[in-house]
Amino acid sequence: MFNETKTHEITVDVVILTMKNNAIQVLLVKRLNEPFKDKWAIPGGYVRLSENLDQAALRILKERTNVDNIYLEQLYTFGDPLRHPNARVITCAYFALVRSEDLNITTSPELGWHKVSDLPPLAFDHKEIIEYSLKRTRERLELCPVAYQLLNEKFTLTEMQKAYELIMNKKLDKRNFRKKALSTEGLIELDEYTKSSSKRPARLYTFENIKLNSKRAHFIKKEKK
Amino acid sequence: MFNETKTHEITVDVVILTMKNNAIQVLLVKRLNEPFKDKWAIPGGYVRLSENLDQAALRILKERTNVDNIYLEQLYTFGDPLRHPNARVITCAYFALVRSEDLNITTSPELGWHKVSDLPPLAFDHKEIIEYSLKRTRERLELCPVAYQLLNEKFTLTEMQKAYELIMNKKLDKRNFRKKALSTEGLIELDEYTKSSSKRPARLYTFENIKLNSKRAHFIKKEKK
DNA sequence: TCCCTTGTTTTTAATAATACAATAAAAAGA
DNA sequence: TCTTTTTATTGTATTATTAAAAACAAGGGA
Repeated sequence: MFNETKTHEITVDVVILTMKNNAIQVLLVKRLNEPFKDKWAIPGGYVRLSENLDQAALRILKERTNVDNIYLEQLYTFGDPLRHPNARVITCAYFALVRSEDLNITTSPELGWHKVSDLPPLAFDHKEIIEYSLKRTRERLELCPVAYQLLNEKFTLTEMQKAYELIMNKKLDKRNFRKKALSTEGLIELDEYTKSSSKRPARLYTFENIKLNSKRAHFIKKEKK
Repeated sequence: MFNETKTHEITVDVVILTMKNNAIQVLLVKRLNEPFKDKWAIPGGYVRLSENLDQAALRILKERTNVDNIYLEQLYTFGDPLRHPNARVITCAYFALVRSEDLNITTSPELGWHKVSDLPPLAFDHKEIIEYSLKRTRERLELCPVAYQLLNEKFTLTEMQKAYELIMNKKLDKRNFRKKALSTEGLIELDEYTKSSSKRPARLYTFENIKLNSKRAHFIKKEKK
């Protein structure tokens, strides 16, 4: 049995999500070689012998986006024998939520952001992995205000609501949202306002460092039966 | 970089939980060889090249318990470089919930059930894996009545409540539990009763096949702030 | 027959979630 | 300066959910 398993390879792939241009977007790289040449893929790499899986995911994230100290969570391990046409590659998928203002990426024809609602042709089972990361993000959002990981450090409640609506893919009631948002542990009201053009300024808020997953967020109304 | 990864090995380990003797118990095997000789471990094995991870977990479960058609879910992938002292072994952990009446195991000094509240010395990081499987089971239980996977086909509401109390590790109010349990989708009231000694017989219930994870179960009261 | 144990049902109060619309603040243009 | 435009901000009535609690029922054994 041991011999039969010798040729497994293990990689870590990271779904990197951010909010840009009023949409949830995912960072993709274009494959330059076969298999799946010219298709898009989520960033990934082999796990080094000296690092654990979290460290591998952080390394890949750092290599690609130059950010750290962000929300990163193991998603699922995909191991279908046919997911890679030429080899037996098992991938441990992670997903990350990053602030667009923290990003320091020079995009190119081979590296760029794509709206999750309009994905290009993807390599391997990466479509499935991205969809699963969105499902998990929705689940997390029902338990804790993890969406603030997508917002800039200072944000308005309208921006926060927009993030929720994009992730949950439904409209929320403005008054109820604000009421519940304001009761969220860790939300801090600032004495600053947006200064934009031709409209009423909005108060800015920020989050203190809170334990994620610590509290149920009440932003999303339950489905009607 | 490829060379550095060649010697990874990948296994699947399965935390098999059941309810026996008024306790949640886990199936463990005693290790006969080093490393961790004479310590206990959760059942596992290498992933074969021809099977995916779910199939590997099902195979291991079937080999050990001779049951199939049970609740099985991928738990987490553990890949610390030091989790195995002699090799770089990454394990994809699963957990399973089985009915004690379905079990067909001949226990021995090397294979047996252990209460999760009183575990023997464990090999590798298996203590962490078992604890994580209990945490996940609790999370699942808050979303769907997955506990019926631990109950026999026909059960009383008191037995069902007992399962919830054991998993959640807290007492529940009998009257409220029954009210909410009876409103659960898929619960079927039978015209049969327990015939036991010296007490009032209890009505038996069963579950029709339901989509798990389809509905929030209301059995557990929220934590007080 | 009485006692003991466990199973079963109902009512009420408290809390949380939901639906819903008018007013306030700033800037631009008339 | 007045009007228009745009977005921010706020409260209440209703409904649904959850929590807490008490009395009665059924069987076995003394």
